[in-house]
Amino acid sequence: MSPRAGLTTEAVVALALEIVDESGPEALTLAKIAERAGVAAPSLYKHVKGLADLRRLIDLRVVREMTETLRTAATGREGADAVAALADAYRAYLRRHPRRTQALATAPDRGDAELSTATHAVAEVAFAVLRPFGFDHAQAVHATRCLRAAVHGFAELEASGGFGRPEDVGQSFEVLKTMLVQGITDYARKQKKH
Amino acid sequence: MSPRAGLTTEAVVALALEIVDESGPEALTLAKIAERAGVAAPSLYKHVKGLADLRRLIDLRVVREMTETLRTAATGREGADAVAALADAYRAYLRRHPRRTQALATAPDRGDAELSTATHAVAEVAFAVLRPFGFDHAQAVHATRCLRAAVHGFAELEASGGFGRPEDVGQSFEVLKTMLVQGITDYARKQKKH
DNA sequence: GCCACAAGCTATGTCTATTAGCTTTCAAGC
DNA sequence: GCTTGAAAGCTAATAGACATAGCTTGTGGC
Repeated sequence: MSPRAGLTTEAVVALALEIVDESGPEALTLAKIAERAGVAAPSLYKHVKGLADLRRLIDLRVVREMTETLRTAATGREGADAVAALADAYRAYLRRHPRRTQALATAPDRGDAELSTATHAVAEVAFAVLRPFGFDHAQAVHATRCLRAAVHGFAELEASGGFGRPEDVGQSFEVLKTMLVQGITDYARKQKKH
Repeated sequence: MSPRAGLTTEAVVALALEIVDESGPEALTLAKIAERAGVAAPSLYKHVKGLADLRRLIDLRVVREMTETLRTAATGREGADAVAALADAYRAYLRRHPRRTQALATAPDRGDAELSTATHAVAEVAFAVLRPFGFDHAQAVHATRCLRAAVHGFAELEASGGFGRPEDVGQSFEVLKTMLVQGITDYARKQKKH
């Protein structure tokens, strides 16, 4: 299939992600990847356009993994149950991979259709989960944003060690979930009155 | 006072912050700062230990500015009103300086007492604002975390352009604030029953 | 068995941070 | 007013990063 060492774009991304998981995105360097791959640094350019391109591929992969995770968590559940499951899955993913937070917070460049579609997809899962609440379109957008913002913010602060105090973080997250479910329910109820 | 060009640590940080605001934290380089300061790159080491130290000083300054902003917003208000004002101020700061998000999400190194104190201070403002709700200590911690997570998450996603859809972001934030105020109120009420 | 191309390589250029050591300027003390 | 000392600048040099150019080699298809 390919001459010499069987390196592929996928393999390069996988190695890069290893480094990110171990030491954070700022520690990612082509030299380190090359070393792990057992290859000279310029050889990587056969599989990846450059460091910027590689970072983009990492983001793409993380976003898609997150979408898949959320989709899995949401299937077979509905309403408040589904919202809670979504929140738990999002947090769990970022607890498992604390250094991937940035990949989920950086917006795609305009013109990057592939990454745009991927990020859209994660919002789409939340959107679908909120459908049974009976929002109209604009309200569903607002509610999705709130849900995503709160859960992402929590997971990010937790992942970056931002919660210094000794109080149980899991309990804090339970409170957040309750607030969200209640808030979304109330928002839906308020809507139906008019 | 000082020989030659009046450069100080403060001035270096200010120039660095300019670059961060214009082009983002990843674009920050000592070479660029030196150019703007009209100085050779190694001269910066007379005012700053190195790039890592400079980044830390930037974080410190941003965190302190945010604390001050929040404190100002909260003074003279109470309860739900104060919570909303805090949220608005947080979001407004990050709208004004969208590329400073990272400075507010990175946890200080253990052993960095100065930065730890500073980050603690921003949580402290939220903590104070929640006092009138009558939480016990642990609950106040949970509520503070929720408030901070939701508002920070929203502001970050907005700042990084994560809200792709055309629906009004301000309106989404109003929904979030309502959810938070209501959620915090409910959480306080539930507590008092026992 | 040959050939084309993909996937490696080495060499090189440019940019970065950082250290070492020199020079200059200001200002304080006599 | 001169000296002197330290702070703040400089140049030179090292090491490591990304990136490009062009060469070499192995492998799969015919």
